[in-house]
Amino acid sequence: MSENDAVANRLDEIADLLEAMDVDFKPRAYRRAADHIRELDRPVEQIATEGQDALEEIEGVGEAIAEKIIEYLETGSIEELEDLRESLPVEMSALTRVEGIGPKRVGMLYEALGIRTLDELAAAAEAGEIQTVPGFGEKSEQNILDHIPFARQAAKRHLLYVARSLADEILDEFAAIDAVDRCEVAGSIRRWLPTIGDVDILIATDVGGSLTTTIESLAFAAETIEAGDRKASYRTEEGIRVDFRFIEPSVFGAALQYFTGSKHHNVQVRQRAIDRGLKVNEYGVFTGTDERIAGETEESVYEVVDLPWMAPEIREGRGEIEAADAGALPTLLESSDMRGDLHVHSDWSDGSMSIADMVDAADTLGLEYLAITDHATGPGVVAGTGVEDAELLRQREEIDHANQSTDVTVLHGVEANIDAEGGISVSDAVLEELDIVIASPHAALTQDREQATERLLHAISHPQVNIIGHPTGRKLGQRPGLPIDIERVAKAAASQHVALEVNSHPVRLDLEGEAVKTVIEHGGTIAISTDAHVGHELELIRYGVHTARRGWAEPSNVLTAWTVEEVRSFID
DNA sequence: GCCGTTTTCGGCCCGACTGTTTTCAGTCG
Repeated sequence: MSENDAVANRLDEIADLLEAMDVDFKPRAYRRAADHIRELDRPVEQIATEGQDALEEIEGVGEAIAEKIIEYLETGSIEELEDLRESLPVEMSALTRVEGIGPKRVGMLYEALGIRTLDELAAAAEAGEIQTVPGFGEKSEQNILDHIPFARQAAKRHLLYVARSLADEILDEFAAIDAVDRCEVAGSIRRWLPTIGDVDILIATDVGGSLTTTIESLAFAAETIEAGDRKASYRTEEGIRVDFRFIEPSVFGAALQYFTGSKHHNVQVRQRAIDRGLKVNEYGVFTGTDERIAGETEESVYEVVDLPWMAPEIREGRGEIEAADAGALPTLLESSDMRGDLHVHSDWSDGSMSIADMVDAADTLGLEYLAITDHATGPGVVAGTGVEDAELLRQREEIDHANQSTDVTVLHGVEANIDAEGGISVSDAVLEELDIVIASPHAALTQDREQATERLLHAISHPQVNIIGHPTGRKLGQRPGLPIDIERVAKAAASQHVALEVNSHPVRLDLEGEAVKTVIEHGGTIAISTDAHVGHELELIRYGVHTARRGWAEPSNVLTAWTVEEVRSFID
């Protein structure tokens, strides 16, 4: 967890505790500050070194909160938070993770029954004590019993891949229902975030909540959380929450725009509407006299605030509105622009298919070129799976053979390892013989920012290296990866004609979108590849494409969208 | 506690759903 998250979590806890004590408005201020700190693009401790004034420049942070941030950074705790914890000694974040329990009810349960932990909450519910507390009843008690198991398995985010697959299945089911006009996924899935909290589905229909009986009969809806006329929520067997909105077809665009987000983007769009005397909500765009002037399509919503429609991937409040005003929105990369894959494994290392079968799979997908880049031996590569230097030279024959029987241009490469100091695990003499060289970090992934950055800079400076593979080595939900200074890495890579990879594997998505944007701003080149270990994984490229789109990538920024001749001239 | 081209004081997003309320509070997104 970054220091920003640590600070934000403490401010959120102050907010929750104050809210439990019935304090008005302050909680909102602390939450707002926490949100903005969580989304800062640099470490809050770095800002703090510039003084308290610099902290107060952060949106939502004033004198009092700035002082608390400094107190936390200097002493590791905040006195006011400690005092609040003393007067309400509850495990706030654990308890509020229970669906239907918020800070106020935590306060009520502590006052009435002295409940401090999930275990005590469970015990009280089992003993039938909850329903004796004013404001609670039998149903609240049963609800608590039902939801404690989910609260115990920490607030878990799901991989985009898992969520999108589920969403696609649900969309298929709804496409077959007569009363459904249109059905779209919204929220963070539509923006292609690497991980998502829940699945948001919008349904255009005139029959509203009567669809809930149909939904309840579908296999994914293991549990009904709520079911109303305008919205309904369910949980799958795997614990993924799926939220539905039932929308009148005539305002579907407004709802789609509203529920796609992000929050920051929508705040900016709403502000533009206010500046023009208009109001935007999920039901449309309205004039001062409440006349609806837009909403059937997303385009119509943007049009009345003088903006072009923009792709969901860039709706993050990272300058897209300003770019639109300046006429400088990117012409984003499309999946159909992709021509090749430059990071693929075979059974020479830890892949499960022969080179010929991987080439066949690439041919079927219409790829123009494919680089076979098996693992070299080295730190972080499972013993016995990496290819030794001599073996690598022998692999050439099989590559040449594959090239004779296909339209796909097969390049001979390697995925070498970057050791902790930035050295490359394959000898220069062997690298010379290859068409293309990827160098990736596989071990020593807990270095600090300086070490990690120097390490990559050293690897980039190696004359034979063409691509840095999964530059941070992160694995979603498993490890955060190297905390590199992406600006320095991007500058060095751009000046030395080394591409930085967007690894499309759903567990990696590395580099991620924001980093891609930095690379492109510094004139760098991105290589979107799959890291496929079996033929069907070549189809995962779309996750890399959409991740790159989150970084405003155009075809000209993406090595694997170029022709093979252009690629050869880049790597020469 | 924060913030300001309506304001340095007086506001703070809001709509939907559920449950326990007999008119609304708490939670959620």
